[in-house]
Amino acid sequence: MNAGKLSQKTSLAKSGDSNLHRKLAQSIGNQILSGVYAPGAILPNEADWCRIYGTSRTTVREAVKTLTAKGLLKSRTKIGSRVEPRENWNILDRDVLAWHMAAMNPQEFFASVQEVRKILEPEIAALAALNRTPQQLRAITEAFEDMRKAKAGRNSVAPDVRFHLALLAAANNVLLSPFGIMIESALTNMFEFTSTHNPEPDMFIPKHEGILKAVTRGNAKAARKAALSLLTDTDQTIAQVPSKAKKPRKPKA
Amino acid sequence: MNAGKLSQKTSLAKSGDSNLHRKLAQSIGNQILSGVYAPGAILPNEADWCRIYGTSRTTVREAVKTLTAKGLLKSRTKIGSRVEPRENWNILDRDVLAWHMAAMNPQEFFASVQEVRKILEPEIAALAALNRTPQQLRAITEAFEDMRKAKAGRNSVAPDVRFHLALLAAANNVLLSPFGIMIESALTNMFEFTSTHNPEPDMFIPKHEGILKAVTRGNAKAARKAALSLLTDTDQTIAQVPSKAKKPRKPKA
DNA sequence: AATCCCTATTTGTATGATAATTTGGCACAA
DNA sequence: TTGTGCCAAATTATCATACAAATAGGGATT
Repeated sequence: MNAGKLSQKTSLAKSGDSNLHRKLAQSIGNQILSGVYAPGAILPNEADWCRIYGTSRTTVREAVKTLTAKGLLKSRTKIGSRVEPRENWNILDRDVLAWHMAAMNPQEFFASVQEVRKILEPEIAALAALNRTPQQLRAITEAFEDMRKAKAGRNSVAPDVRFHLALLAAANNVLLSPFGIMIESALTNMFEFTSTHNPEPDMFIPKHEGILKAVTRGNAKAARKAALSLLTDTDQTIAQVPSKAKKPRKPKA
Repeated sequence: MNAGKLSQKTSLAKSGDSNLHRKLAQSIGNQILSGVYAPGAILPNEADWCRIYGTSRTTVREAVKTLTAKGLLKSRTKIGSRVEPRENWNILDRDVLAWHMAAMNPQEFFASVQEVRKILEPEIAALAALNRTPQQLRAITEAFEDMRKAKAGRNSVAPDVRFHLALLAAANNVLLSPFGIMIESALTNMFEFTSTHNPEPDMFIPKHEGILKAVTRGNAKAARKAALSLLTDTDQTIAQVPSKAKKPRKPKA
């Protein structure tokens, strides 16, 4: 059960989007992903949460509904809310992925991500080469141009993300779209993670160009190969970061 | 209760799990996925939904929070709730996928699914061959045995699903787990769709056995090949179903 | 030992009130 | 005319309270 006295109000992190129920969901979600409440465990009931956070039941319930919708919980009358088994979690949900990342060793996380990226992105590039519309090709091209203009550094992350997302969109298969969030998260956080130790940032531009050209020509095979090549480079960059193996904990705000 | 005769009240389908806010979410979710409310559109406000469905605002808000958590909506004060762009939808969420399927032509849906399955499942099988634990291998084996016992027919669907899910679990990469829902949905609905026109149902057993053996031996390459082979067969089965191209509408219960 | 029923607990739904947010228009000034 | 700032209205966000529904678990009865 819940350790300690319930009289103590837990203070909620001030996240950017300031909805109370959202903050609650974030707080509870983080606790679930970090293992405070394991799958199968029964959470404190609604009244408890009210006391813990000092909010109304309405707000608590909306937070719980949010987590339920993401597959983390299931509520039953007289029982309470129970944490669902991991395989039911919508891990590719933006929030869930963020909570997951916060609870994990970055090394492990990037390893999982790269494993999936190497499976999917070459095929996505191949599909894009075959299925892209002219408009989608334009989006890819523009993202690439912006990337080139920005050169290396923090500013190149956004167009880089746009490039990969545009590619994904051009594959024209809705079932792949959830991976956009994973890619976005990967690229953004990877930059933070590797930026201090990125040996040859400009090397990525030609690799991206290779994908763009193959997709432009409609050459699926070449696109696949180029995408894989880029990912292999990314692997090496990650590998060169000294393994701190520490969870990035937010310093006290 | 006041199950009124308000002529304007939309009657809610009686889904298995009978929560009012859940039914509401289902109803609104279906409308979004079927295009009644397109991305960018602003939904009726909470008061409107109350009138439309004859429920309290509490219930409406919980339904909206559910849909928001699945990426379908975003609410803003003074504006209302707006439908998010498709790429933000958690399409691999169980509910969203079901609504999506209900709104689509089955042929198209299965085409998308098979495209993704052919990308992922061979790699999943390969990863499973490398990463499986003994326990996971046992789960796969047991599912296969149950499948063989059940022979063809409706009873073989459940173990078939279990086989593929066990394989997925054995790949030991959390980021792949959302596809379990897709696979489950695909296999289940595929049976409904092809059962009347499935020429050689027993042919699938040896194919599954091929995957099992490869995974047992830890032979990634063979596992990949066997998984792809199974999927190619599935493709053919689908192709042989005469294209009715009709949406399966539930007859009024 | 088995069955039935009752009650206590917890989530589910309803109602009504107030707070917070912010768009869009209006008044006013430059 | 144009810009600027401010107000009001619409809508979601939050709170408080009450009652309904479901059901696990215990207790009474057989």
